[in-house]
Amino acid sequence: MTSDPAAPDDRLTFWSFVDYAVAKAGAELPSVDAEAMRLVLTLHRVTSMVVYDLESSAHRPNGWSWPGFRVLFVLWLAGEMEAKTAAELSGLSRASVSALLKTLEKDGLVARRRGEHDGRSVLISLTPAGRAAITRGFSAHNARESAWAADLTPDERATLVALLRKLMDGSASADAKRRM
Amino acid sequence: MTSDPAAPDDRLTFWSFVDYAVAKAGAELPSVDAEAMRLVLTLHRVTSMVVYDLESSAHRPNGWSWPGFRVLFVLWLAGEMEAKTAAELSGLSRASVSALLKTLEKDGLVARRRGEHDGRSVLISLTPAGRAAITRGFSAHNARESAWAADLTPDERATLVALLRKLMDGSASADAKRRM
DNA sequence: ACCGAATGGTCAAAGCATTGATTACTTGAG
DNA sequence: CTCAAGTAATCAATGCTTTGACCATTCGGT
Repeated sequence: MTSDPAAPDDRLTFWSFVDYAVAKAGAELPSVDAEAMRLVLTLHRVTSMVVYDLESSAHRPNGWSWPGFRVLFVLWLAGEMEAKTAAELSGLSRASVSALLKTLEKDGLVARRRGEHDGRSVLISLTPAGRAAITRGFSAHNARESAWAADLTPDERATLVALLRKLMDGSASADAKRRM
Repeated sequence: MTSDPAAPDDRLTFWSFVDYAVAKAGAELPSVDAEAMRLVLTLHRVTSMVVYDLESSAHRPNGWSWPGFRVLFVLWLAGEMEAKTAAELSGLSRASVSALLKTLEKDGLVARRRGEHDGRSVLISLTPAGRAAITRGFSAHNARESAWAADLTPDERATLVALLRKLMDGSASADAKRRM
């Protein structure tokens, strides 16, 4: 009506909303860091699209969740480890891993055993069935990853990865709240 | 044991695992698209760190969830809309929005009313309390966003956003499974 | 050697995600 | 006009995530 940066129009979509929001928020609150907002909004939207696609095209059809896949994935690549380590590597909380292991163990994909050196710890590892499952599952997963990555040139992929790493190596990352 | 690209070493962390995983998966399965794997792994890890930080430093202390914030956010910027539109703009499923609205309405932040033109639809909008809440909450949110973005130069930020947009405009995105 | 502090894992409560079914209401073809 | 098909919202069931509490075990300073 008065001074909308752009009328809502009914034309807004998941993506065009980013531009609209950056302009409108700047108009509502002059102190907004608009470019930071655009960056985080875009980052989050792209990632949730990729994750949703991978989860629904590669994981759910096989009866797994993305977090379950992550646990199997780290066990597949790094071998037997403490539950604590699996949580750290997969980016989940210890409680989530503990809950997840109940399902994975019930399905016969993962084996738990008591740690020998440290009586508190639980060592987890893939069963043969788990190894077969992750091998098949990862192929489907990687095929979709490949399709996403193919839309960028090799240089662009390298640049994107470098910028993302810079983001996580920065000071904000150092101050950030982390799991645990 | 035999030909590990790098021994697990106990030195693996959330981040160093990316390099390790790319090398190891390539050794296990020759057909792997390693660069695609690195891209998706990095993208997901950065995003989950940012989201976790924003959620735990800006939202949870105020008693909200990140998804609740997203709904208030789109209502704040685009005004009253159908629940269906709020789902589309916030990137949630209609069922999730419906569930979320129960909480937001109970807390007096959002008002529901029946659509006039379409008797099936529900129109949702911010209450004055909701407007006050999102204004305060967004400031805290944007302050953290700003801290993250400050680790990149303006050029780097522009490049990063451009590459992310290219990713979502690509053909993989077009083929991707989407919500609804 | 001991006892307090720290650590690893699990559980409980609460919240949000998903898919699939159900209930309204609207639309459009015949 | 009518009835089938489509659409909006909600509900139900299930699963994952979070925090915070708790237990068992280990570590470390005195």
